[in-house]
Amino acid sequence: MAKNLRIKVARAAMDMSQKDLAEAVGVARQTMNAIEKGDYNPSVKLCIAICKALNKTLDQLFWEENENE
Amino acid sequence: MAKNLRIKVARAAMDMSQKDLAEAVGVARQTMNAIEKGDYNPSVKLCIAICKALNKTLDQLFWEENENE
DNA sequence: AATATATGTCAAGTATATTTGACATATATT
DNA sequence: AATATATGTCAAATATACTTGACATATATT
Repeated sequence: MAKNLRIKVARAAMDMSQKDLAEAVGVARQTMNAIEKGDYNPSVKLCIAICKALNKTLDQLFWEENENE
Repeated sequence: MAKNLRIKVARAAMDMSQKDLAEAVGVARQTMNAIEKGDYNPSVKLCIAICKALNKTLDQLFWEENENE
């Protein structure tokens, strides 16, 4: 899994820390950290919660248009 | 989790059985069955694989616009 | 110097997604 | 009647998402 910079950016736009976002979506702070870092694969349910907290959609935060690497 | 009828429809449009789709995305047939049935929560990675196999995006297959229930 | 916030990371435990194998039903085909 | 495909479901095992607690660093504040 690749690093998810889009979450970090969207979070910055909402002025939320990883801890803030984690609490908003109901997971541990380490879980948000690992997701942004790309350590593992969140469930769709969690992705949807993150999207709603950040006012984005799944495609905007989690769709991969470029895996040309 | 609610029943995901959109996957079933998209699958029908591609003329694929649950088994066909499961093989295309690399999971067991029971896993696809459970996802369509809404029994549990797939990982984003799996969702993305399903989307690509069905020529759809995450928003089209997994975004929930209506949870007014 | 001390305190607080934000982030990164590790290790051990728990919850749950996913697998495998099996059995069941319905429909279509031979 | 027999065979094949598509789907639904169950139970036990395995992989991994996620939690909890802890420690570390960097930056800003008092």
